[in-house]
Amino acid sequence: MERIERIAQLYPVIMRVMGRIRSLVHEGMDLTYNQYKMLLTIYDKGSCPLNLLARELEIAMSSASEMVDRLVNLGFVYRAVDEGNRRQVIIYTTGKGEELIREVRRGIVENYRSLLARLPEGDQERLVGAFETLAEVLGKLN
Amino acid sequence: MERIERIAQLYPVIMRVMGRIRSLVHEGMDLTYNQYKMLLTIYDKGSCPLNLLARELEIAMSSASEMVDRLVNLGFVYRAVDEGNRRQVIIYTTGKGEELIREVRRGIVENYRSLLARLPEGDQERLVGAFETLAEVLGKLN
DNA sequence: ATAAAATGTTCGGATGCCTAAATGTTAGAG
DNA sequence: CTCTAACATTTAGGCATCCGAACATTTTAT
Repeated sequence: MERIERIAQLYPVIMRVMGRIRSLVHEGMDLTYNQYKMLLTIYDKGSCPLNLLARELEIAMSSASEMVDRLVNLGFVYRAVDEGNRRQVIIYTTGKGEELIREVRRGIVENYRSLLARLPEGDQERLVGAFETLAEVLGKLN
Repeated sequence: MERIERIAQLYPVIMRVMGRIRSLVHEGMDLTYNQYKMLLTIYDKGSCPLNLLARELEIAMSSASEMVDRLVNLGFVYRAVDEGNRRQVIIYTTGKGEELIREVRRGIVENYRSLLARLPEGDQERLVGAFETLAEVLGKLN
């Protein structure tokens, strides 16, 4: 099997198992995976203008705006006009949102822990190594 | 950084680059990624009962049925009742569907080729290795 | 013969994603 | 200083995907 074909063959396999991991790890959380990513992005910066949010999450502005709508309705973030540039909207987490994100993050790490406990030590190491390699190599493709 | 936390940290990074690869590689194809997976599953077997399709793609029967609707409308597959078990519906590819899947598959491999050409030989090897490791290790988690 | 299980479809509701059009704001060219 | 172009966002319309619940049909088991 030629290398490229092997990659084309393995790609969907990886995606499937990675997807399964995601659903296991995020099971029972009060946020979808995408909502989690967005809330975490805002939380890590304290606040984030919408356009930057869209850029970091690699989605259209309109999509970002919709997702913010949902997070606002859930009471986890709020919008405020940037008084220094009134075109811009800045998203802030609410106290409720901050509590949630900490709780969810703890839960996710716990879920990873119990999931990976099923693997022998050596496999866990190989997994980290493979993740590091992928992050490095695929990162070069931008 | 503890190992589990490192994995929790790397996971979304990997997913992001993998997602970008998917959109690059499937760019301009006449099928969405999910439609491609479904059509390929049917094509590889020649035909496939709907319930098996849902199981292999890990989606609800109702979702599978909808996706089949769309592929039927596109003229790539058709349904037929299994005369041996009249509850069961079997999905078959049409000639048009078979032509398409071969063409798309060739296109995808070509796109992988030109994408990965940007990586030095050594990185391509490391990529394959990381993929193999992930497929093996994560496969153990079922 | 009847109840239970298996198989599919349809419906209502969400999320997520996009493009295009409409709105308001700011910066820059004259 | 004014007018236009660029910027930032929102809204509307549309599509793919997903799910659970309700319903219908067929098969299997009691």
